[in-house]
Amino acid sequence: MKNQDFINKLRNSGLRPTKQRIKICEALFNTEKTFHFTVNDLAKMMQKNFNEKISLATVYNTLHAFKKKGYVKEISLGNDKSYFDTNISSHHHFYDTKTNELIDIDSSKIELKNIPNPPKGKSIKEIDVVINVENDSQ
Amino acid sequence: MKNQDFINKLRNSGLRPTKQRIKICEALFNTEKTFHFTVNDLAKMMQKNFNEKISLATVYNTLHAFKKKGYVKEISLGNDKSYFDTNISSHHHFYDTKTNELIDIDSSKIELKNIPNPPKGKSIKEIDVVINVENDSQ
DNA sequence: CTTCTACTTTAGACTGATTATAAACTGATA
DNA sequence: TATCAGTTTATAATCAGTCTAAAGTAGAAG
Repeated sequence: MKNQDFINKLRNSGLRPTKQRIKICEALFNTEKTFHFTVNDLAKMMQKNFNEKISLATVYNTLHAFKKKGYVKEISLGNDKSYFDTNISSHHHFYDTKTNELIDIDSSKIELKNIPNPPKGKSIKEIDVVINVENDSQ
Repeated sequence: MKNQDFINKLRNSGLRPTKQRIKICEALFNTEKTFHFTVNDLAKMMQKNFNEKISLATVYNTLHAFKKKGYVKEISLGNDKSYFDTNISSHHHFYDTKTNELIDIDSSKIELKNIPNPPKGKSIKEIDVVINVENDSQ
């Protein structure tokens, strides 16, 4: 994908294609594989690999905007900070509770049967399966 | 359960039965139903319902000790604060992302099939299923 | 090409949950 | 009853995330 594609993508979704947003698009979507990251990871990556100092507030703003547009997903873990994922397909995770390592599991790999009805008046938005793992004790 | 039972329970697991820990046991385990709470919830509950002002730091210490002993569970949600659960049986949750309401789902209700093998060298510790729900739009 | 305006970015202040600290306290044991 | 390691406590410190108000910028209009 080229810069112009990102510019169009941003414009089409009502986000002004600013220098910062375009650079973040490059960092997130010009990769072969999808990946997980924290806000801090991304801010540091922008500075180191893209030579672009972007304010933390802007990184937060941009990620939340991208999340709302469905360009990234946010992952909930038993951790103080939140993780983002450029893999936006429906999928689950292995999570190493000791190292905080995250590994995708394709949603087709796990079959969920007998999902109970949601409480009255509520409807299901998404189902997250987190398989907590740990290194075998040596 | 009486106080003496809690004292024994604590002593048997290597925790000194202090006044604060015994009171917290009463609050958590002398109930008909299991329930969910935050650290703040518990601190306030201790003061109001048990007339016992317990320092926040102690509430944190005690809950972490109880968690390590398996007397409570901690629940991971996409939320800044963490939730505890006196239901220590293996189970899952409905989670209302708007109201932060949590509802238990017995683990027998959901069938998980084809759980993939964990990454090499790691083993599965626990599987958490969170069904995110939202109020139907009116 | 300039002007204008609404949308963005930014540094830094702020918040709220959690953890660390260091002094005072207390249960268990001799 | 004296001792001491384990606990509690108030408070300071930390850290992710949000807010704010000022400065910057994209895009439309002239």
